[in-house]
Parts: sequence; C-alpha cells; structure tokens
Amino acid sequence: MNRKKIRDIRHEEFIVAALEATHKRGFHAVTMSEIAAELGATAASINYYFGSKDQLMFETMRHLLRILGVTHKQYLDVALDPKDRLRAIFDAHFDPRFFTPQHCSFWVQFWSAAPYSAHLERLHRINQSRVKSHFRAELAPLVPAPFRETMRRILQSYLDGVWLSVAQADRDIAPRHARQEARALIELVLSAEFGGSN
Amino acid sequence: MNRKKIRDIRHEEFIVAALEATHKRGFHAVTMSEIAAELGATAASINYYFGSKDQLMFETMRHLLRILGVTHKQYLDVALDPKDRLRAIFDAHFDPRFFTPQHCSFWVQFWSAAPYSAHLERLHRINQSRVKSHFRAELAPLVPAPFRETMRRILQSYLDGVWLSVAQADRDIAPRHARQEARALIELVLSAEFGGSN
DNA sequence: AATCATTTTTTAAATAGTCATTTAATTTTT
DNA sequence: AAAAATTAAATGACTATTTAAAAAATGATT
Repeated sequence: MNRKKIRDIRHEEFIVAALEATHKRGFHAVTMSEIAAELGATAASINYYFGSKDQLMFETMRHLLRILGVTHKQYLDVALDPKDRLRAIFDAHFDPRFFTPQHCSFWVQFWSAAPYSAHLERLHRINQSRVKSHFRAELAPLVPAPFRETMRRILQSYLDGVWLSVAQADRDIAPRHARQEARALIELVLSAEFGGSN
Repeated sequence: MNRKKIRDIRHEEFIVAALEATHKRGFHAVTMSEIAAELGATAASINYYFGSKDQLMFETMRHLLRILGVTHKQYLDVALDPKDRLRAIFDAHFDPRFFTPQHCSFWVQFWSAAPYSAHLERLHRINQSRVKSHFRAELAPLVPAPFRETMRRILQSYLDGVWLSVAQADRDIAPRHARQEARALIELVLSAEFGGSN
C-alpha cells in the first residue's frame, strides 16, 4: 500500500519543483541539480523517477493538462446556460490554482520547446484539439455558423495571449480580473452584428 | 565606402540565417555552426561580428523590431481616419514581410528567453510600451475612457496569441486572412455597448 | 519484537558529449 | 604592405546521464 505511494509522492514533488525552478531560471537554463535542490534532493533521483529532463517536462505538462481538465469539468458542472458553459473555459484557464506566474512561465517554456520535440508536440496538439472542440461546442448555440470559427479563433488566441503576458511579467493579473476581462470579451463576441440574442 | 558595407552585409545575412535556423531547430538547440552553415560560413565569424550567441539573438530581435516600426509607420501614413490608424497596428504585425512562420517562431523563442536576460527583457519592455502607447492613442478617439484599457488589453493579447499559434504551426494563416480576422475583432470592439459610433 | 535478507530509494562520483568561445594563423580586400 | 575578414583547431565549461555503492524501508521468519 505504501510501495506505490512514495513513487507518486516524488512524482508530484518533482513536478512542483520543476515548475518553480523553471519559473526562476527557464527550463533549458535550469539544471537538473537546481530542480532537485528545490527539494533538497539530488539530480540523479529525478532521472530515477523520470528517466530524463525531457520526460520531466513532458510529465509536468501532462500534470498541468490534467488539472486544467478537472477544473474545467468542475465549472461545467455548475454552468446553467450556454453562456455559462462558454465562460467555464475561461474560468478554468483563469482559476487561481492555475493562473499563476509559475504555470504561465512553464507554459511559455513548453510552447517554445514543443515544435521541436515530437513527444511534446503531440501533447500540445491533443490539448489544442480538446480546447478547440470545447469552444466549438459552446459557441454553437450562441453564434451563427458563418461567424463561429472566427469568433473561436479570436477567443482562443486571446486566451493564449493572456498567459503569455503573465509569463512576461508585464501584467500581474489577479485571476478575478482576468475573468472579468474575459467576460467583457465574451459579451462583445455575443453581442455582435449577426443579430444574435444575448 | 566599402569598409562599412561588408560589416552591414554580414550583419544582415547572419540575422536572416539566425531566423531561418532558429525556426528549424529552436534557438537554444541550434548551434552556432548550424546558423553559420546556413550561409556556408563558420561559427567563429558570427562571434567576430556579434560577440556571442546571446548578442546575436538580441540583434536579431532589434532587427525585427526595426522592421515592425518601419512597416507600422508606412501604414499609418496612408491611414485616413482613426479606425484606419487602429487597423495599421494589426496590418503591420500581419504584413506579409513580417507575418511568417520564421518570424513568429523567433518571437516565441524570444518570449521564452526574455524573462531570464536583463538585456532581452529590456528590449521586450521597450517594444511592449511602444505598442501599448500606440494602442492607447488610436483607441482614444474610438472608445470611451472607462473601457479603453480593457479593449486595449484584449487587442494586444489577441495579437500575441495569433503569433503564438503561427509558431505552433497549428495555424497556417495567410496574412490576408489574419488581417480580416483582426478587422472583425476591431469591429466587435468598436460596436460595443458603450454607445460609440462606428 | 527482533533479526536479517530483499527491495526500493538515494546519493556521490565518474562519464561522456556537447558547444560557445578563443586563438593563432591564413586568406582576402584595400 | 597593412587591415579586415575568415577559418581550423584548441580550449574550457558545463551538465545530463550513468554507475556503483550506501542508506532506508519492507516484510517475512523466528
């Protein structure tokens, strides 16, 4: 009963350490030893658990995606109407557990690495598709088909852009504020010319 | 008359090589030799002209910012009304000379490196301020003050998000199309509830 | 409870490869 | 001939990963 536990504990601990250390120094600049030092551990044990630095990034991102998925589901469960369901996507991305400088920094590091690693790229593609299809589904009852894809891309680009700016530290945004702004954008999108009801 | 020229020619050549090589392999993964090989030259000569790999990134980004500035000015010069001036920002960012996978990739590599280098961060801050104040100025006659900052941030985040998605190669966007979409967003922003005229 | 063999976890040290940068010489240009 | 540009080769760090041994936990057997 404990044999598996320690493995899982370390797994999570090192992922948190990776997030923190990456935020401080950037993923490629940070050394395995520095990441380990975050826990008073040693570089070798990261390899013991993860196999390599690249795998550590991979697993860390999978961890973030898992949290994002769970959080999104939580918001969906309490959504009452289509507009709420659309908001749920933003609420998840801007959830206080998620919307932190550490996470956003890591995301940017991931973005810069993904195009050059089949492994990471796959992860990115999977997530991108997931978000895309969620947006499509939620926009369907709200925006007429001819405008839908444009609106989706606007919302999705905006979402990524906000994370980017947090990682750049040129915006220290409270989750609450990010959500407000997202809602303003949603209102904008839904009140558009195409004669939709809000 | 030629003594300065060769220095300038190499400067530009290596910057183009850096853009191309970075796009293919990522800035940190790509080696000085690979960048030089892009021109049939040798790593040492990059150092001869630039001093270091980091400086090469710095100069390359300065080069991109210069182009962006010039291009923006060109569009401003033919803008007829406030809305045109707002569009000019997007038109510059989405100009065919600028809006290429190579450039967007480099930009993402820069974003991931900037927070960890005082040099690069300064460059980033300067550009960010420049764009910010342009947006503010152009939005001033179009959007009432209480909404202006929100709208600006929406537009700016969107802009970055689009570049990001191009670098991620999950969108192969023609400049023309990017502009269309930007215009749709501008219309949205200007037709908002606050009772503005379009 | 205590012992001890076994497995799991952790580490210090060695390894090995990579690469930016420097140097000293060569080629090219002026 | 002098200066500028270019290169091949050497240098020097750095760091992910491996290895082999030590430490800790586990669990069966007394």
